[in-house]
Amino acid sequence: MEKHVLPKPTDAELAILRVLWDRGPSTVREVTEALQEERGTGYTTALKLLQIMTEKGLTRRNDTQRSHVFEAVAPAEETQRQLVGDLLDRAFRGSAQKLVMQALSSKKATPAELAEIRKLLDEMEQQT
Amino acid sequence: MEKHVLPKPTDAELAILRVLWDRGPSTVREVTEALQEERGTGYTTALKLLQIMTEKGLTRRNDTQRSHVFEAVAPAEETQRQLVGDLLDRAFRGSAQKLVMQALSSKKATPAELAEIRKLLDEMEQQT
DNA sequence: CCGGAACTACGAAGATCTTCGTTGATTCTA
DNA sequence: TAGAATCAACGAAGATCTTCGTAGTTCCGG
Repeated sequence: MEKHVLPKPTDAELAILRVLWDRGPSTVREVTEALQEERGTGYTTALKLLQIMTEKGLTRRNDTQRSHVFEAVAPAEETQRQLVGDLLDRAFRGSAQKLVMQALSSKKATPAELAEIRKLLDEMEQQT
Repeated sequence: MEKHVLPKPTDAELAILRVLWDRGPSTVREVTEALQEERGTGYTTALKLLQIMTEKGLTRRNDTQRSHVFEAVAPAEETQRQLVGDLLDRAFRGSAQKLVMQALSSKKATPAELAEIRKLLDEMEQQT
């Protein structure tokens, strides 16, 4: 019952994961259509990527149907945490504060979102 | 007097930028030594990367000395903002809130840092 | 002045990433 | 049932990234 560390998804792989996170288990055709406008991804490209991702353990395949159905192995939150942690190390020397600062200044959050963040801060400060 | 958009630095390039941000303008040898332990980077590798980065506009070269001196063109904050914004789009569908959440849960910040973030939140909420 | 040390420039190898064409099999349809 | 549509598999091309070996230049010590 091991939990392997999944490799960091590449750009194109992440685009596919976004679709799978949004749509849930999907066929190659469904993924292709979702990425059609956003990236102009062709069918065989999506298929190849999904095959590679399944080899890497990023996705899982159900081939009981003629059109195989793929799904993301890790939930969005887990991969997101991995990617943020990676960026934290590579660009911020581990300072979560600086990263949060740049994130908030890079894109304005709504007042409701700011309130959410504030709530999280409260919780974290209480857990001393 | 144009301000070009700089390309997103690759992994190895970002490692070099970290050194330049920390040390300020540095020679190839200095960069190599700084990256020696962290990545085992060899001299010609660092040189080649700095040459490429200068072509791309990521770094600037002063060759008045025999040992050329390189420096980062963009300050750390600017590149950091670019990278965070990029990750925001690619992994979080633009939700700064979710990114901040994962960042804070991925690495615990100190109480002082949390206070800093809180202060930033105050400022942002006032700017309505 | 000579030989070695330190430096830049260059090219190319090897790895990874992304895309797409082709092939062959299965399913649908007229 | 024959032909068309749909699908998975595979290989390979082209791009980018990272590394390093080699060559040529400049500088310095003896």
